[in-house]
Amino acid sequence: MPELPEVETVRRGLAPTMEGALLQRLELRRPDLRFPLPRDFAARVEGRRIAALSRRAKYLLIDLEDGATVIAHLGMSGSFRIEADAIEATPGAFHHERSKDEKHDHVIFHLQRPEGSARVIYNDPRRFGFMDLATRAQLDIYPAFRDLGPEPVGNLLSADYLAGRFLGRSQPLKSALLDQKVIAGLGNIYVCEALWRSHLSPTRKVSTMVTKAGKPKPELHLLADSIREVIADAILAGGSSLRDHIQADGTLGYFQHSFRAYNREGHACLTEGCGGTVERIVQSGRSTFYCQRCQK
DNA sequence: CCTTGAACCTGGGCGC
DNA sequence: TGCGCCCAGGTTCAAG
Repeated sequence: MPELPEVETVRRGLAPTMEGALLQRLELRRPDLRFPLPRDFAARVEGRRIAALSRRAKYLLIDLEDGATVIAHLGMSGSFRIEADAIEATPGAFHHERSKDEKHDHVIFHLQRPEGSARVIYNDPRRFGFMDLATRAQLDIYPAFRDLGPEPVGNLLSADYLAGRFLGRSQPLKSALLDQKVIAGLGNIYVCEALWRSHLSPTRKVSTMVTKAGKPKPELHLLADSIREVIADAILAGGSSLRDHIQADGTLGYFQHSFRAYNREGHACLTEGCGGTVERIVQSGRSTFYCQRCQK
């Protein structure tokens, strides 16, 4: 569950358990995810205390007190769950129901806290996720972070910034917004939703959002606002839970109930007075959902 | 430079 | 019940 709001929700769900905990043992149940796990991974983190959990774009960062940081990306199907001692004693169906999936439990953080022990388990059926390890100094020049654009919430994402990125480019809006170098953290769902909210077509060329003088047109201001708002709304809702994906704290995000375009092919457009129908097209191999009537 | 398409994986849903 | 096909929240790399 991997766009920015989902990763932020994971971070918030894991923080109370992980922050301040002693990382007693790191159990690696396979040598690789998408990439080989770091060399001596377990030896380099075991016995350290976790200082803080943070996030950059879709990356979860686990900062250890000795200055090392575990970098985790959830890919398409990665998730974390927490098991505390109390849960272990819970009998019955709950465990059986979950056991089917246990073959995809790839990395287990065994934690020690004042109130007892807990496990944080990384599960990822498709294994598009990965984990890496970096020191504080390496983090600043970490390849995956170096070229990332600004976070979609905050002051750095502005219409003026986007105008600079869009000027003279012929890309469609959809692919520009999916580009992590333009904005870091958006994915297929929230790009569709932001475009629907701002009544902009995913196929529109980005250069048409900018005046000849290089200034943002009014609709580009609208787009920047829509992006900030949809991400903020989704974080407040605890992200989107597709296919019964549960969050780390066991609860479900509910932003999927707020989808206005994503996954709504054939349904009526929800723009006031529009009367159009949401359709699905494919852009560079990925589904785009939008209303041709009101998104121009 | 640009864009598209395939690749990396597994599982769920659907039609036959 | 099973098989084959399509689809899935991401990223990267090759080819045109």
